[in-house]
Formats: sequence, structure tokens, C-alpha cells
Amino acid sequence: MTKQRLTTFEYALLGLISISPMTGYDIHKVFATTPFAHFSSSPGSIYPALQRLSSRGLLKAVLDKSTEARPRRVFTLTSQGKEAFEAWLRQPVTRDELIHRSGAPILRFALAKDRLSRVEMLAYLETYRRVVAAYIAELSDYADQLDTPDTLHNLLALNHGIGRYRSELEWVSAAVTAIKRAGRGSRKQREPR
Amino acid sequence: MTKQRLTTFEYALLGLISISPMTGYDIHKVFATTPFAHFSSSPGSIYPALQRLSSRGLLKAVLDKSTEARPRRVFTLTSQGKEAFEAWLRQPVTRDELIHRSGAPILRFALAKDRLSRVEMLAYLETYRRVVAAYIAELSDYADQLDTPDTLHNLLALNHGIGRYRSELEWVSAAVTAIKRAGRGSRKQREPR
DNA sequence: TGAGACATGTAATCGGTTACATGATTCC
DNA sequence: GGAATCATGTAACCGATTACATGTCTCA
Repeated sequence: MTKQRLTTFEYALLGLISISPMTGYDIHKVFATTPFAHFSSSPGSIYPALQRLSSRGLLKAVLDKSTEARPRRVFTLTSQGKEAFEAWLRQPVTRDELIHRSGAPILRFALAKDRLSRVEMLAYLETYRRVVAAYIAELSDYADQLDTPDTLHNLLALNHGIGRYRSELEWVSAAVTAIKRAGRGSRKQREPR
Repeated sequence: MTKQRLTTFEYALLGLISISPMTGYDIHKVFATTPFAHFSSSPGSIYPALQRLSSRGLLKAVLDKSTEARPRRVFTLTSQGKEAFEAWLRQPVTRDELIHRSGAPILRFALAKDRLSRVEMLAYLETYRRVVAAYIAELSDYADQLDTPDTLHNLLALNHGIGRYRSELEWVSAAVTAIKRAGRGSRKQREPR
């Protein structure tokens, strides 16, 4: 039960809280002051979402009355919440996600720190690379079929997409290299399994 | 009056209809079969939006009873609609648009074909370039302030953003060159004003 | 003592998604 | 004659935005 999908925004909340327990205002500060994600930092989006996640059993609020008169509500992941979050991290990247929630794959990567093993991260990046490469091919095919002489703007817009996704590929290569390098120094000799 | 802002999706509808009058189904086909934009092609988004735009006086529907029993509703821009659309095209690109509606600047460029002069297009691209460059600087500054040794993922995610926007800059340069080249052959000697 | 950051929430509104519903036309 | 495509819509739901409301703490 409670198998319903969450929004990317809600997963981002779970991810932040998974790093360390947070209040609504803490989350507001993250969204307002870091380029981490371009989510809304308004209370009208954050507090209702925290309530939703709590009522679905994914978050648990603890009242911290220590210092202040008005209590701060500190949210923590429940085991269900942790499960839902990690299931999200482990989803393969799809064409649909790439196109319709284009920030999500990188968000997942950023939030996967310490949740996924190095091997899993590399596998994730590989699926991402594959999906991006396939979409570039799709756009290129489409561009080849445009033949009216009249479409400079259309062609430029298409090239925009192709260039954007090519830069994704470059980033993936760099990320894979960086992760492998980081692993070389500190990894345990025993491979998982 | 009717000065309220529209959604990017609604402007996209105005833009398509400004190219040529269209029915809801025509629009559906554009969104379903071209990489033009990654908007929803579902009837539940398109038809209500067309109704909204009509009731705001931006679109006018003409019933085409020519061939079929069930009439096709062909939408055209009203003068108000044309005005609203072109005002949108002429808005400068802002940081907020770049971050929160990141597809919009390129969408506007793509739809500006034949609506803006070459000079206006070049000016538009220049404002875009400026905003992107400023945001890259912002991200770089932020990256410089990260110093904990612990942030490989954060750094990679940041690099992702920086790389993505650098590729935007490259695209702008290419687009400017292409537009200037296209202008050389066919432009009229008299500059506008 | 007053300004501004800290901190938490609610209410109204509205656009978009999903699912449902209907019927005509075309083509095998 | 049946499937697929053409074509147009409605209804329920729900998340996000915007604006409003309230009160505390800190520091100049």
C-alpha cells in the first residue's frame, strides 16, 4: 500500500531529509540559497508537501521544544520513506524522464551520495548515457528529415537540443572518470558480493 | 484589461496558431510527433487551454463544416492574441526564466521566426547570452566556496549545471553566426529606422 | 524599541494530469 | 465489418503558486 508515485519535488524533500533531519525552514533555506535545485522555496509549497508526506507515512515529525517558545518541527524519514526514496534512486532513467522531468536524473545522482554504492552509481550513469545517446540519435534523425529551405529557426532550435544533450554526454564521461578515480584510492579490496 | 500572464504552454499554443490557424487536434499532433517542445499532447490540457484563451479574447474559433459531420474548430489569433504573443516574444530573458522555465527562452526563439526582425533576433540572443553568462559566473562562485573534501557528488552536480550553460553559450554563438550569414545574402539595404 | 531574519502555517485559485466518453472516417 | 485513426470534448483530482496571517528572536 501507499504505492502511489510522488512528485520530483517530494522526492527532493525526502532526499534532503535523508541527508539530515530538517525543518520546513531548513528546506526553504536550501532551495533559496543553493543552486542545488530550482524548486520553489515558498512556504506554500513546502509545508503542505511535508504534511502530505507525513500523512502517507514517509516522514515523521518530532517537536523540538528545546530552545524556542514556538516549537520547530523536525522531520525524519520513516523506514517507509527511506524505502520509497531509495526505490526512486534505483529507477532506471527513461526517455520520458529525460524529456518531461529533465532535472530529475541529475537530482537523483546528486542525492544518491552515500545511498548507492560506487558500482551502482556507475551503472546509473551508464543508463543515463544510453538514454541521452538514444535521444540525440532521435533528434538527429528528425533534423535529417527537415528539408524545406525555410527552417533556419527550426534547425537552430533542434541544434540547441542536440548540443544540450551532447554536453550531457560529456558530463557523464567526466563524472564516470571522477568517480572511478575517487574509488581507486579508498576502495576496499573486496568487491561487493 | 486582460493583462494577466499566461503559462508557457498557453504562449506555445498562441505561437503555433500564429504560424497558421489550427484545430486542437492539429496541436496535439505537433506536440505528439515533433521534438519541438516537450509539452503534453493530451486533450485534457489542450482543449481547456484553447477555451481559456478564447474566453480571454486571444483566440477566435471558426467552425469548419466543409467536409465532416462533426465540425472542426479552427482557431485563429485575434489582434489581442497577436499582441499578447508578440509582447511575450519581446520580453527580455531573465535569470528567473532561465532557471524556472528553462525551455522558454529557446521556445520563444523558435516561435519568433517571421515575427521579429533579424536585428531584434540578434538583440534577443544577446540578452540571452548575457543572462546565461551571469548564471555561469554565479554557479562558479558557488563552486569556489565549496571546500569540504566530502562533496564529490555536489561538485559533479554543479559541474553539470556549468557545462549545460556553457553549451548554451556555444549555441548562441552559432545561432548568431547563422543568422548573420543568412542575412548577408537577402537583406534589404535599408536598415529598419 | 524597532527592523529584519527566523519560523510556521492557511486559503483561494488555477493549470495540468488522468481517465472517461463519444462519434466519424478511413482502410484493410 | 472491424480496427485504427481522426477529432472533440468533460470530470475528478491534485499539486503548486500567491497572498495572507501570525508570532519569535536577535541585534543594532
